[in-house]
Amino acid sequence: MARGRKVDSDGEVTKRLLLDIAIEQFAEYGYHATKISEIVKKANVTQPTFYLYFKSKEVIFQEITKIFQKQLINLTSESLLEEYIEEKSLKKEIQSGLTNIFTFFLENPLLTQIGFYEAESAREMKKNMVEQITENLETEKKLGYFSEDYPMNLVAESLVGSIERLTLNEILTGSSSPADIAKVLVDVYFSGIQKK
Amino acid sequence: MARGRKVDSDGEVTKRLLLDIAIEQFAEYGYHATKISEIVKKANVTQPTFYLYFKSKEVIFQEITKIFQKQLINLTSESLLEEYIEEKSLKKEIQSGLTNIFTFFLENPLLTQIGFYEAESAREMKKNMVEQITENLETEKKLGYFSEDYPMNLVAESLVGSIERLTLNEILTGSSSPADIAKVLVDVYFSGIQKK
Amino acid sequence: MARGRKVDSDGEVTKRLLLDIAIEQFAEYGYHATKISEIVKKANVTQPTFYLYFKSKEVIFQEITKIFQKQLINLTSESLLEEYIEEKSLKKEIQSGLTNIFTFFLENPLLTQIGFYEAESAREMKKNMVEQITENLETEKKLGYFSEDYPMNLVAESLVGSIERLTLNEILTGSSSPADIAKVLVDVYFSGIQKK
Amino acid sequence: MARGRKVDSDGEVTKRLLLDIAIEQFAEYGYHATKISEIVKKANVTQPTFYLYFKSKEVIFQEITKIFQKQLINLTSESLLEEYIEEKSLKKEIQSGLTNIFTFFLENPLLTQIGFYEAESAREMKKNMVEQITENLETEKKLGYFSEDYPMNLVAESLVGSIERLTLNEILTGSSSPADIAKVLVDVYFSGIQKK
DNA sequence: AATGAATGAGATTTCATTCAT
DNA sequence: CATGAATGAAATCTCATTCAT
Repeated sequence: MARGRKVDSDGEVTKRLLLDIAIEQFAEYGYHATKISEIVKKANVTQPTFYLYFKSKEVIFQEITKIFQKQLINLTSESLLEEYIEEKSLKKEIQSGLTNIFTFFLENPLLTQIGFYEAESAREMKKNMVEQITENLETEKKLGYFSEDYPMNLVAESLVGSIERLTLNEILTGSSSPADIAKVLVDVYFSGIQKK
Repeated sequence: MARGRKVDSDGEVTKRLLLDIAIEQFAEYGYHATKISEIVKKANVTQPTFYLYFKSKEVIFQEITKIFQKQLINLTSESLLEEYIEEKSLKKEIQSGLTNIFTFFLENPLLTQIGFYEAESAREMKKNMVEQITENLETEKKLGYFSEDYPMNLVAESLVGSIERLTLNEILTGSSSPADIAKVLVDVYFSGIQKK
Repeated sequence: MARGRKVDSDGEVTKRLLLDIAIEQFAEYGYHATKISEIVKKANVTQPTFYLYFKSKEVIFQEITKIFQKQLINLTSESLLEEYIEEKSLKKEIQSGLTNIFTFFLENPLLTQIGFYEAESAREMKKNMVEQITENLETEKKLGYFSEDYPMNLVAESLVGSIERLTLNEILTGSSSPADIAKVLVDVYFSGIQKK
Repeated sequence: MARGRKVDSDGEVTKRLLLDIAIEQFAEYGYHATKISEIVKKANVTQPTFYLYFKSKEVIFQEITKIFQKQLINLTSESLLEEYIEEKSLKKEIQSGLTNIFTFFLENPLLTQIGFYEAESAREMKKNMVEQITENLETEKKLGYFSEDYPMNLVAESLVGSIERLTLNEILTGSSSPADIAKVLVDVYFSGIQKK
C-alpha cells in the first residue's frame, strides 16, 4: 500500500479507535498477552501509527486505568453530595451508594476489568477504599449505629472482597442487577443471615 | 566445560528443586513475567534440563496449581469427616472449617498465591466453592437455621469474595490470624454488624 | 488545528532556519544521531515542511558541507591574492596563511565540525589540501628554501594532521588563538624543537 | 531450518567468528551503520545466537575497543622496558617507539580503525597520549635536549595529529612503512625542514 | 541425567519519508 | 507555504524451545 495520509483520515478518530481496541484487548487478555501488533491490525493501521498517538504500551495502559479511576472518583464524589441533600436512613444511603458503583461497573465493563482487576494500581485503589470504608464504619459505630464488637477494618476488607467478586461474577456477567446485589450486601452485612 | 551427568545428580531431586523455584517465581512475578531462564539459573542447571522434567512452561504451571488444588481438596474432605465426628453447633463448625482453610493458606503462601489467585483454573475452583457453599446454605436454610429472605448463591459468592480478599491482605501478610479472620467472618455473616 | 500557510511565513526564512538548526545538530551529534524530527521540532515546523526545502537528510547534509567548502576555498584564493601584494618572507607568508585558516575555523566552529570532520567529503578535501601543500613545498624545495632530504608529501600529510588536531582541540575549544597555533606550527615545521 | 544445536558447532568458534565479522563491519561502516542483522547473516547464524555471546551491540563494540586499547598499552609498556635496556640516543629511542606503534597499527588495521578513530574512548586515549608526550617533552626540555621556546603541550598535540593522519593515510593504506613514517616524523619535529 | 549451542517466532520501538488536505 | 496523518523498512532484543553431544 502507498505511504502517507489516507483519504478522509482523522487523527482524533484513529486515536479513539486505537484506544477502544486496546481497552478490549487489555480487558480480554491482560497486559502481557495484549500485543500492539494485534491492536493495530484490528484498527487497520500500521505499528508506527500507534506510536504516533501513544508513547508506549505501558503508557496507553496507564492512560486507560486513569480514565477508569477518574470516572470512579467522579462518581463517588457525586454520591457524597447526594447524601447530604437527601434525607435517608443510613442503610438506604449505603445501599444507594453501592448501587451507583455497581451501575458504573455494569456500564463500563471493559474499563472495570482493566482498572479494577488488572492494573497494578488497582491494589492501591482498593486499599484506599478499605481505609475510607473503615473510617465510615468507625464513625457510625461511635454514633451508635453499629455494634462495638467488630474490628471494622476487617469488616471493610471483607466488604471490598465481596464487592470485587460480585462485580466480576454477577454484575459483569449480567447475572444480577446492581440494585439486587447492593440489597443483598447491605442486608447481609447489616443483619446477617441467621434466622431470628 | 564438561557435559553429561553431574556427579551425585538425582532426577527426583532436580525436579523437586525446579518445582520449588518455579513456585517461588510464579508466586512473586506471575505466569508471564516468570522466565524459564531465571528458574534454571537459580536451580543451577541448564535450560534443556528443565525440559527433561517439564514439557513446557504451561505444563509446570498447571502441575503446580494441581498440587495446590489436591491439597485443598484433601483438607476439605478431612473437614467433612471431622464434622460428623464432633458434635458442634453449626456456627462453630463453619468457623472451624474456615479456620482450617485459612491455616492451610497461611502454611502454603506461595502455592496459595498461584493456585488461588494467578491460575486460570482458580476461577473454576472458586465457582465450585461457591456452588458447594450455596448448597450447604440452602440445606441449612431448609433446616431452619437461616433466613429465607436471602438468595444463597449471592451470599456464597459474597463470602468467597471476602475469603479471597482477607486471605490476600490479612492472612498472607501475617496481619491477622486464621482464627480471628474466621471469627469475624462468621459473626458478620451470621449476625451482621448492626446494633440491636 | 488549522492547516496551510502560516501568517507571515516566508520560504527563504524557513529554509534558512532549518539549515541553521541542522548545522547545530549535525555539529553536535553527527550525521546518524541527528534526527529530522528533532530539527523540525526546534524549527517549530512539521516534517513535510522540511521535505519542502530539502530532498532528504543526505541532501541537506551535503548542502551544509558544500557551504563550508565554498567558504574555505574562497578564503584560500584570497590568501593567494594577498601573497602577491605584500612582500613577506616565506615563513611569514605561510604563518599568515595558517592564521587565516584557523581564524576561519574559529569563526565557523559548527560548519568546521561538520565539513572538516564529519563529512565523507572531508577526506577528499584534505587529500586536496595535502596535494596542494606538497606542490608548494616541492616548489620551495627547488627554490632552495627547504632541505632536500624530506619526502614532501609525507611532510604535507603530517602538517594537515597537525592542523586537524590543533583545530579540534585548541581552536574550537578556545584554548589557543589562531596566531599562536600558526606560530608554533611554522616554528616546529621550519626549525624543529631540538636545541642547537 | 531445524532448531537446536548444529552439527559440530562450537561456541568459542562461533563467538570468535561473530567478533571478527563485527570488527570488519565496525571498521568499514562505523558504529551506527553496522547492523547486527548483517553480522549474523555473514556468520550464518541467527540473531539470538549473537545475543548468546554478546549482551548488546554497545557491549560488543566496547569489547572490541578494549581489545585494541589493551594491546596498545601492552606495546607501550614493553617499549618503555626496552628503552632502559638499550643504550640509544634520544632521537633513536623516540624513532623506535614510533616505529613500534606504527607497526602495531599496520598489523591490526581493523582494530586500529575502530579503537583509534571510531570509538568515543579514542578521544580520551589521545588526550592521555598528548599528556604523556607533553610530560616527556618537558622533561627533555629541562634536561637541555629541546629548545625552551616551545609550548610543549601544543607540540605534543601537533605530533599526535601527525600520527593520526599518517596512520590513516600512509600506514593503513600500505603506502609507507612504519620505519619511514617514524623517521620523517622524528626528523621534522627534531630539526624542521628549513635548509640550513 | 545433563549440557552446549542454536533457533523460530515474535515483541516493541524508531526514523526517514510521503500522501491528502 | 504548510500541516495532519500515515507508512515502509528496518533495528534491537527476548523468550520458550530443541537438537546434538
